[in-house]
Amino acid sequence: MKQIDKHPVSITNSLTGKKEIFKPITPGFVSMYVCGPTVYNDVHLGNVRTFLTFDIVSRYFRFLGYKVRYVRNITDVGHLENDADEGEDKIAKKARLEQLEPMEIVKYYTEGFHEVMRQFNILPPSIEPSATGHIVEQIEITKKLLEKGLAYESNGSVYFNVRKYNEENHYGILSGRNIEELMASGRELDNQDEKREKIDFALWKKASPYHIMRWPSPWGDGFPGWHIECTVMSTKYLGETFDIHGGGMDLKFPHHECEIAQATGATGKAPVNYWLHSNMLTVNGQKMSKSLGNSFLPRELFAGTHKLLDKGYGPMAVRFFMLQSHYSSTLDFSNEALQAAEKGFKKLINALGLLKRVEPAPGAKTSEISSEFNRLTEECYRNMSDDFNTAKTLAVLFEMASRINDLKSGNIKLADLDGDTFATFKSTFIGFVENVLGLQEESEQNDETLKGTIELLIELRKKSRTDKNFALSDKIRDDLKKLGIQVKDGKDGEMTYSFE
RNA sequence: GGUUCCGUGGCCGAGUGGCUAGGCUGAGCUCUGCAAAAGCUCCUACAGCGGUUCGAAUCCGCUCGGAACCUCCA
Repeated sequence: MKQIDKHPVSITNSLTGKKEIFKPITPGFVSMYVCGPTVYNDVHLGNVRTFLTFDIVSRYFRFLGYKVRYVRNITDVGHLENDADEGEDKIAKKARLEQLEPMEIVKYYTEGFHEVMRQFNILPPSIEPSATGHIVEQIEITKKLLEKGLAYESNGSVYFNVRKYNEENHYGILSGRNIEELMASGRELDNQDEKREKIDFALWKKASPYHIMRWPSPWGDGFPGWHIECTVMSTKYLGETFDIHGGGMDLKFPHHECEIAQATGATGKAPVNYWLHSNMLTVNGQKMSKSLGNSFLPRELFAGTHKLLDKGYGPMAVRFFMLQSHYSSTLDFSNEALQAAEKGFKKLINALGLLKRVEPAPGAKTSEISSEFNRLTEECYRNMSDDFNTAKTLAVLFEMASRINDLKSGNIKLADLDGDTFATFKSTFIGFVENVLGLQEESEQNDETLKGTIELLIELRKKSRTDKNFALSDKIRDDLKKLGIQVKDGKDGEMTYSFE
């Protein structure tokens, strides 16, 4: 039986609030859309957590054997300073402040974003469309919504008519709101005379004469609203209804609510079967966000230059840290927690290195120890299939790491293990650590000259130890340690080393 | 004010009715020339109060505390 059938994935669907068994629209295929960054600024660690969450989702589906089409957009126009549909476009504002072309801003921060993704070993999506590349489609869907009477033009801008939509549908289905409440509780904002109601949102905005990001449209020069880009890009590449839509919890309302309304209004179909929302990264219990000024930039973290940090942490240790909690819980970011994660990560990676050097061999057919190994293998799948529970999966991987260390120290004999059991155990452990969780050794040193030099020093150290010249052997070990190379003595006189 | 969520051992963090996750830290021991790594042992928790139940961290109610969304934010 294939893993894909053996381990049905359950997902907590934000739309229903329940854990549901995932049933793809097309068997064996997963279509997934995730809201990407607005590229007007550096991505911070909170952003990274969200993209990591969906990296895990796509990796696990692929690992199970699904073919995944993963679309994650780049927002390079239309994201306004506030949702009153007033204020400036974020990209345009940054361009004005830095006296650059908007596309220069977009390119700079898009590349920065990609670099951060690469550092954290977050795989690129299958398609990464940009909002400015889909202006035509955004105009088309706006026209369609106007034709259906679900939108209205006002002074060169077009707004979605939420009240009209709500007559046949439920605006608020995702976030658990109703429009009366929203009308009663929302804040009063100035200059909203273009909109009929304050809950209406822009599909198209008229560009003022000095606005630099502008495209011609049936309603005059302007630019698209923020929500419409995601509707256009998701449905264009994944179909009118697709499997999974993901994003940060803070996008649930209004962004995702508006997406549902636009798409449903335009096609008459619900666009998404499963909504997934990843929770926030917090600092001292408060959401990490640009506007609160408590965000950490990846480079501050790596270099340890942030004032809340004692030292720098590698991207893999941080990745491990984030995977220790479930994506649906908030995760608090602190120096102590990172330190603990770094140590745990090293322990896991150490076991990975040991396991890679153990070759499967035919052993006892059945044994108690074999069934334990089989159980651990199964648990990996069971926990990941349970709503991508990376925290539980890591717990199992640590149990497996203990067994690997037992093999190394001889507490467990390979001969007592069924050969197939061990082979499966080995490929599962490696697969889950490297492919599913995307964890790898922090710094891969590929410099052959360096490696050769270390080997030579280790040879000399072996010699000095057999000569009982411990002063010299200790010097070699201590000085290498200072350079970030740790030498470990094995029982049989064999020495191993690792980069810290 | 409205909607939703959370409160777990020294710290982080899983866990939705019985089977006392895991990581880090601390103490002791084993191994080691000394280390490191690893192994073993110890510290056993569910904010408070009440209820349902044979049985609750887990369900229900109340109280206290915290957070997110309702403005841009992943």
